Amino acid sequence: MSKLSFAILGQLMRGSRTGYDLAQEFRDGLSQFWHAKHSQIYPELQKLKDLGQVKVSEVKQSSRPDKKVYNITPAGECALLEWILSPLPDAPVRSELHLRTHSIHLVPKDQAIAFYENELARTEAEREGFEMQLARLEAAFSGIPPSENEAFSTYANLKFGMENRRQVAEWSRWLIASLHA
Amino acid sequence: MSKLSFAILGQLMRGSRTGYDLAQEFRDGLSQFWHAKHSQIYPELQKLKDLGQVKVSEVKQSSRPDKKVYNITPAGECALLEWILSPLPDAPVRSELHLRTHSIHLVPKDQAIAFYENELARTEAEREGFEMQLARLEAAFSGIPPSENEAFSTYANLKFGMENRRQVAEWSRWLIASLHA
DNA sequence: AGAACATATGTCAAAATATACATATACAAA
DNA sequence: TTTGTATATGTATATTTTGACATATGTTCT
Repeated sequence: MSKLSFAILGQLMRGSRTGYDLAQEFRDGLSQFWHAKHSQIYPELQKLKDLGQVKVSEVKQSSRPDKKVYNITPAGECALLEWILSPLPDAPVRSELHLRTHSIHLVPKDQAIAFYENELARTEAEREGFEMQLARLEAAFSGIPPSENEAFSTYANLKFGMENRRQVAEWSRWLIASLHA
Repeated sequence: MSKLSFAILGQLMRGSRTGYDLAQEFRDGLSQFWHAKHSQIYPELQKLKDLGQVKVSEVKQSSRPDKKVYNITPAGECALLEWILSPLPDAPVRSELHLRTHSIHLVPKDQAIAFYENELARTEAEREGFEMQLARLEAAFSGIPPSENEAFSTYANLKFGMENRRQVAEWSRWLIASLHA
C-alpha cells in the first residue's frame, strides 16, 4: 500500500469520487500536501479495487462520457484508520528553493533580490488564498469546526498553510533586506 | 540536467568531494533541503563527468580504500550559476504528516494527541539543532556572515529551518490544544 | 461549421528514487 | 578471533512519478 493509496482512501472516506474527480482535487486544494496526476490515479484505483479496498459502480451519462464512481469498502476504511496514527517515517525533503539559496552567495545581489521579491509575491498570494478559505470555513461553522467533523481536518491543514506562508514570507523579507545591506 | 546534478555541483563549488563525501552530506546537513542516496550519486557523478561539468582525480590511499575526488569544471560552474536564479518551477508538495492530518477527525482524540505530542518533540529537537548550528556560525563570524561568503547561504537556510520548526511546533501545540477541547 | 474546452478514462515510456545486493580495506572493540 | 564500524565504490531491481500519447462525448463560443 503506497502513500498514494492512502491519499485516495482519505478522499473516498469523504464521499464517492471518480478518478477524474480525484485528479482535480490533487491538482487543486489537496495539492497543498499531496500531488498526483491522473496517469497515476487510474492505475492506483485499479490496484485498490483488486485489493478490495474500494468498489466501483459504472454510471451511464447522457450529457457526458460515462463514468466510474468509486467508494471505499470496510476493508479500505480499516486500512486507512490503521495508517493515520502509525509511526510516521521521516520523509526526505527536497526543496529546490533552498537548494538554490544554498548557492545564493555566488550570484549578483540585485538579481538575487529580484528573484526573492518574486518568490515573496508568490508566497503572499498563496497565504491570502489560505486566509480566504479559512475565513469561509470559520464563517460556515461560526468558529473552528468540531474535531469530529472532516472540516476540522481541512481547517487544521489550511491553518498550517497560512502560517507556513507567513513564515516563508518573513524569511524572504529578511533575506532581501540582508542582500540589500 | 536533473536537480540532483545541481545539488552536486553546488556542493563541489564549495570544494573537492568524493561520492562518499557527498552521500554523507546528503544524509546529514544538506538533507534539510535535499536528499540522495549513494546509489543515485555515483551514477550522477559519472553523467556529470561525461558532460564535462566535473573532473575526477583518483587518489591512492594506504590506510583506506582508494578514492575518486571530484572537482567542478568551468563549464559546470557556468551551468550552476545559470540555474540558481532561473525561473523556479512550483514543485509538487508531498507531506505525509498533513496527508494524515487531513483524516485526523476519524481517529480517537487521545491517540491523535499522543501522535502530535510525539511529532512536537521531534520538531523541537530539530529546531534546537538548527539553533545550535546558527549560534556556532554567528560566533564564527561575529554576527551574520557577509553575503558574498558561502556561510551566508548556509546561514540563510539554517535560519529558515529554525523558523520553520518553530512554526510547525506552534501549529502542533494549537492542534493538540484543539483536540483536547 | 469548426475550434476550444470540460468531462471522462486509459496506456506507455522515461526519469527519479529507494532498496537491496555486492565487494574491499582497515581499525577498534568484544 | 570475530564482530562491528567507518571508509570507499559500484550495480541491479523495483517503485514512484512525470510527461506524452490516445480516444471519445457534449457544450459553448466564434
